[in-house]
Amino acid sequence: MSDAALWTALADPHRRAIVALLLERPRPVGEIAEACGLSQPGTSKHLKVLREAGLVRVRHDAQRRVYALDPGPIITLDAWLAPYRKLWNDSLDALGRRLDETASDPPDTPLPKD
Amino acid sequence: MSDAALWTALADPHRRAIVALLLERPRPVGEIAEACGLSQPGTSKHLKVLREAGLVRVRHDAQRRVYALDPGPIITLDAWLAPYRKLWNDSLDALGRRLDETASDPPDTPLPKD
DNA sequence: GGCATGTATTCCTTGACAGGCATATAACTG
DNA sequence: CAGTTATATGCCTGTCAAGGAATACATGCC
Repeated sequence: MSDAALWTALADPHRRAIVALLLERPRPVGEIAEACGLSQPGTSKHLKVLREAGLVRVRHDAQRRVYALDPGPIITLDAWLAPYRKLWNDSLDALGRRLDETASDPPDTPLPKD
Repeated sequence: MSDAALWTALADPHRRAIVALLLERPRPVGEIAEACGLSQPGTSKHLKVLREAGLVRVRHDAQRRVYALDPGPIITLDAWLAPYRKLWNDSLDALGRRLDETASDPPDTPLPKD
């Protein structure tokens, strides 16, 4: 349920952009709208979806509504991801754990296919 | 390939169910269809989306197509999530971190039991 | 009170899927 | 070869969500 709402909320690129914006700092609606190139009503609608998914929360500041990230759902996503993280750890092992970061001196590189 | 395809693919609950199934072990289409209560054509279409998002890969076994998870996109998701993970770590700190766990990732902290 | 600012909500239209069905393709069996 | 199993694809339809425009709501200021 809330899990589904979370995925649905993050499925939209504009909403991911909003979330990324709010990662830097809380912002009022107008600022988000301009930064994302969205209309004000459109921004409000996206924010509503994010709010109902629990991803953001609002602080009333006079007429302004300042939105900020709520870290809660991030934990949910992280938990969902955990089993798969284990998967790619195994996978790295199986391939010789020589991905494109930090590794630079394997004696012989067996050239994984594809 | 795109980030968007990945999120779109995971936005569907049936596809998340398929991914969860494939986490246990690779499976042929028919088995996935039955396990998820989906029709065979529907399952094939979902698998196509997952394939194009890079989340699964196919192994041809006679007439069977055995699908397996591809760990690549998981890394992408994990990278996307990383900044937010930092956010909720900060959040826990701010609260006095007397919650459950705030494990960072030294060489051996393999996610106790999720 | 009236007006300006900032945000939310409603209505409408359009486009993107998901699901069901029939059918096409591929590979094994005899 | 024909028949059978396993999967993919094409078409159709209903549903749902995103975007735009106009408007309602809320708050501060004079």
